[in-house]
Amino acid sequence: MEQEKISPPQNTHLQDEILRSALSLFVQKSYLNTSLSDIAMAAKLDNTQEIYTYFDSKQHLACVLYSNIVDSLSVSIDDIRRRNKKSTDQLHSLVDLLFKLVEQAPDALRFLLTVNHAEFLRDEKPFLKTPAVNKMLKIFQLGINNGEIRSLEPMLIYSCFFGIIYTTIELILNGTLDKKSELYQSQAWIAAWNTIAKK
Amino acid sequence: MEQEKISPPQNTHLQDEILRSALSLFVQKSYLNTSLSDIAMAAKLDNTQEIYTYFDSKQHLACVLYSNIVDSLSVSIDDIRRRNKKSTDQLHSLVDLLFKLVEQAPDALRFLLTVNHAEFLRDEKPFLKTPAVNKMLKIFQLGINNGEIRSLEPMLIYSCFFGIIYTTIELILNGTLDKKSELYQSQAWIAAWNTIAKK
DNA sequence: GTCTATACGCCGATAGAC
DNA sequence: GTCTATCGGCGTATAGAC
Repeated sequence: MEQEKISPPQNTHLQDEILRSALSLFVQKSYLNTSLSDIAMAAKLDNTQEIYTYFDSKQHLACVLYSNIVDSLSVSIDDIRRRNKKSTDQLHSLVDLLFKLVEQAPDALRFLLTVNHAEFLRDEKPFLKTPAVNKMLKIFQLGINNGEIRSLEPMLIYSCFFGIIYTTIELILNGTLDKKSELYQSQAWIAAWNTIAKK
Repeated sequence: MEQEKISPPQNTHLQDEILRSALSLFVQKSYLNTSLSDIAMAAKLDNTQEIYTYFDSKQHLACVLYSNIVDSLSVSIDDIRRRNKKSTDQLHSLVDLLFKLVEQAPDALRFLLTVNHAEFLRDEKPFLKTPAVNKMLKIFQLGINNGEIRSLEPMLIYSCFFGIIYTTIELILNGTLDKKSELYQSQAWIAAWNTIAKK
């Protein structure tokens, strides 16, 4: 890990290209059905060996993918919490972000929502134990303390609120909800917020 | 398929044992990390070959598992719709059934909720296209027609209602919600129903 | 350093011996 | 019918050519 910081800058563009290609294939065909050859081909590499320049193994590649997505979400949540004081506003911004990702990073969302931890992320924290979710729970706690949100177990608040949001997003991503996503966003937000709002 | 009906009764007990063992391993270690040897060992068979007596392949085994679970759910929903007239009562019974399965068939629920279709169920209908879900949507349609449920796109009703129910059940199954499941059932039901109830 | 060739182990699936 | 032997494919890792 120290190594990464002092080593000369590798071709990060190529590394990103590998990550992008792998992500696309993983959500399309699953981790199991994606070989390193598939990834090499999609990233326009001549051989699979080049992947080992950046990653120890296929599993390691998938872990990096997962970490990157979760970390970037976590950073965005930091930003949201900094810019909004009220719990309601923070949640509204978060829902806004997630629905933006439906357009801008659908594969990342698909990966996050359908990943099977037991399969290749055994050493990674499950999503619910990551800083990202931890911060979401803090938003709920803030709302409970301020009297904006009903006083229930934060994890139950989470399952009600994000149960609606995630499921709606999944249905949009797989084409089951096929109208404009803004339409579903506003309805999902209202439903999710009403579920946890005080009074 | 005709074949199955006229062929002499095979050792269905053994077949069930294989299915049970496979289900347990699939949800524990994932489909990828479960070998036929693992399944044979868990089912107390002497060799992997015996599995081929009942299933064409590992993938076929997983498909049968999936179909059985979805079909049995579908039959239960038929029963629920027959025994209850009002949409509210049907949904309440359905939630009751799902929470009973948390205790009685946790692995089946885990499998259903975390299965990655692209991985080994490519030829199977996605859950949302199965008769089981189709009947759930009919329950919503009935409620809308009767004025019990808000007049929204049934699929959006579905994502709000079952988004809460499924997510809560998932959190119970993985131990994140660790109190008595009846407690969560009543709260999830109230939240889910309020989300879709008219007025 | 970059790429080709190849050996190894694991697993799913098949074939054939008894 | 039961079980052992084995094949082929794939992911991993290594060795070596340029």
